[in-house]
Amino acid sequence: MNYLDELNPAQRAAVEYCDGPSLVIAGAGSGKTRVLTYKIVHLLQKGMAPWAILALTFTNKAAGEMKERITRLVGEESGRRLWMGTFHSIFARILRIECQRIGFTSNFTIYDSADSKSLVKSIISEMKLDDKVYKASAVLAHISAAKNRLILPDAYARNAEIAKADAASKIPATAKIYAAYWNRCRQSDAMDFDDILLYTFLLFQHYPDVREQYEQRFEYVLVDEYQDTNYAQHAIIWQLTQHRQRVCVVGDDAQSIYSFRGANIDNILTFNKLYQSAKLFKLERNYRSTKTIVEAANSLIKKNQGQIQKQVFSEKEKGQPIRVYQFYSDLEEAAGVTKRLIGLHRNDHIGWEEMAIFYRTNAQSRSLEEALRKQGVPYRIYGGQSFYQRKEIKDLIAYFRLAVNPHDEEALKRVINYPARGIGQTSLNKYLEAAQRDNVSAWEAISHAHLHNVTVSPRTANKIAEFVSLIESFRQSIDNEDAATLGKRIATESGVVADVFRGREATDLARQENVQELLDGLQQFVDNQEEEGNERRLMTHYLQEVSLISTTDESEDDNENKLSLMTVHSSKGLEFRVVFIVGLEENLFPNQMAMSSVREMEEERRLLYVAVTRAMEQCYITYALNRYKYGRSEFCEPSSFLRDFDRQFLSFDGSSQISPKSEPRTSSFQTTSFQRPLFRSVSSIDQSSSASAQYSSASTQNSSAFLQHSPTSAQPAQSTGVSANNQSLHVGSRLEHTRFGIGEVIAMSGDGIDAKATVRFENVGVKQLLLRFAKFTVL
DNA sequence: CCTCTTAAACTTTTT
DNA sequence: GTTTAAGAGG
Repeated sequence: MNYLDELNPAQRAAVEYCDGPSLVIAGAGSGKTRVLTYKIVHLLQKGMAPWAILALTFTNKAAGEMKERITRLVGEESGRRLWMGTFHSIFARILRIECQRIGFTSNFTIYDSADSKSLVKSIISEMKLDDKVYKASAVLAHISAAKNRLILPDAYARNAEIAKADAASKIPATAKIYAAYWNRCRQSDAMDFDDILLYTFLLFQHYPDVREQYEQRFEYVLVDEYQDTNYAQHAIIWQLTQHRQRVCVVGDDAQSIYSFRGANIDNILTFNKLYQSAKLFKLERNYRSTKTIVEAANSLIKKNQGQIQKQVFSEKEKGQPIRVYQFYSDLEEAAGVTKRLIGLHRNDHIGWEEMAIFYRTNAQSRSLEEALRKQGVPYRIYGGQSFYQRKEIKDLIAYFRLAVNPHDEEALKRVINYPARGIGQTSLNKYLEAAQRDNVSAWEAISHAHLHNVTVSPRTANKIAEFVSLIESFRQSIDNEDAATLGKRIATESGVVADVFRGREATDLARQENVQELLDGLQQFVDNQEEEGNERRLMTHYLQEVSLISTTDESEDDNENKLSLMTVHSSKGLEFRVVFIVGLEENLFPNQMAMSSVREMEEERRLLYVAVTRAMEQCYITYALNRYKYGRSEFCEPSSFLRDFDRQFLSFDGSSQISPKSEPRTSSFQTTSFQRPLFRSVSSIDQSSSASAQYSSASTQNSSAFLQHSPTSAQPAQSTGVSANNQSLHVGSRLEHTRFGIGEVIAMSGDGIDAKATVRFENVGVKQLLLRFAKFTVL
């Protein structure tokens, strides 16, 4: 086979070593996926059976793409028999097979984060705890962290250290909530995301025969993105590979960005402690990006401590520096980025699909979307609110879930009174309490109310009975009707369709489309399964697929020729010719939540490293001086991360208006004074122009506060770059600042990137200007 | 028990 | 600016 010739020596060595454990440290863009793909092909070529190979990836999409590449090389037959997917999807599959051992049915529900949160919330309220103190999200975070560390409720309650931590967080009852949550999930025949890993571990732990069976089956185990695995995942891998030790983990410690989800960077850093004969392979040649991008990213990540030593390098051309642009506001940032993108598309003929905008938080997409829509730029958002998280979709899915698993309490609570059928909170609570008392599921309590001493009015009892028989009528078909047939029936007979199709307003129409799309999706699922000769066409199979699908996995058929928008997290593993990273501001990126600890700050820095290394040719970084937060404009400082880059790789030559020539319609604004026209250019249509005016006056009042870091203006087209300003400036120089007017330099301090000038302005008094950002001309 | 209006809280990142 | 919780009135 000639596939080995397509690899460089390091890649080839990693592919060919299959006898023992190995750790592949794969720098950004170093052909990691290629190594994994070829390694699997190599194993198959050497005669290993496809079903003996387990490959765990981070997203379903990554698994799908890799599977496709392998299938192309080895053929359909072997390709489809590989065990390849995310930890969650692979182990959920195993758990459905082995379910009776751990007290679940094969139809168990997978609770998503909203379900988990809602259940915790009800437990908190049932326990009569103050929900101002016991925030569901905080409690859930503690529970989740425990599960990721394989700590069960009993151990949790007995652990003094945890008790101390919970007391410190003012939520000492978390142990009790965890225990209740655990029981309720079991009662509901439901697992949350963490449970899938935890129960897999417990299954293998308590049933050595089961563990041995799978250990025997999986002759070789590969794990992608190992830097983002948590302790539970690490432990499961160990359970499956400890004897044969034929395991290959691939990752990059510099790209570990999921610690908030329990990912433990130590897994990769200490891999060779656990697998003592592990061979280490380093892939250091970056094939993706220009020298400048790679070296700039290196200079950034060097500021972190404790990483595996490696020198990522590129043999490509030097390329352009990373351009840093400052804007007056987030609205202007969006308009400026859009304008630059249009320029790149029109003048440099870069396809929309070759460019992307990354942001730290999902909330930032709004202003970008508005600007892009206004200019008619086609775009697509990765992640964000998933189709499956929309209300009407969740409602319908809840009916589906209930039909498959009536003990699913969260689904029951969601639809028992939707559409309204006269079953209120008070009645529902009576049933739920009875269920608690008798230690049965909510469904048991409502379907056999007489056995559980529930007293409600005959009228309510009647309504409940009707609901129960409705669900039971659905349940009669779950084993014979396919998912699409049953789905359509549920949609109409439940009354959801009648309710959704009542309205005629725009939002109603959108909901109707969504429902239609879901039903079409069901039909598509069934058709697909049929075509592939797959027998799994029932509702339960549909739900199994859907419950672990993530927004980044969604289909790509319709995103041809579209600009991509996504959070930095979801950009992992992707690449684009041109990348814009927006919102590089202190408290946003790095995020405020991370500022308190060095560990988290390092993770934020890795996050920026990931973002920068997605770019093949050009990388832009932007920030704004004012940004809307909670509907209010707030002042922002440029991110301290800008100072972490080696200065030689950045260019601060951008004024706020990027690419003035590319957009003739707004070019008239270039020559006029900056404030009013710019506001008009970004906010003439929406209601924010008054808000803009507001914060512009506020900014003058508070200017000294934020000017220390970033004296600025939105004045475009200053031909002299910052460095030029820097050199020609000395004590006594007179200058004209774009916003403060004329002034005289009375002192200079700092040099290089930190160079500052103290200037006495004629009208606004003495200001410190950080020359890196200041926009002015020397007179 | 339902629905409409108003108040408050809220945003990190996601399998 | 958006979504959810709470309260009033039918």
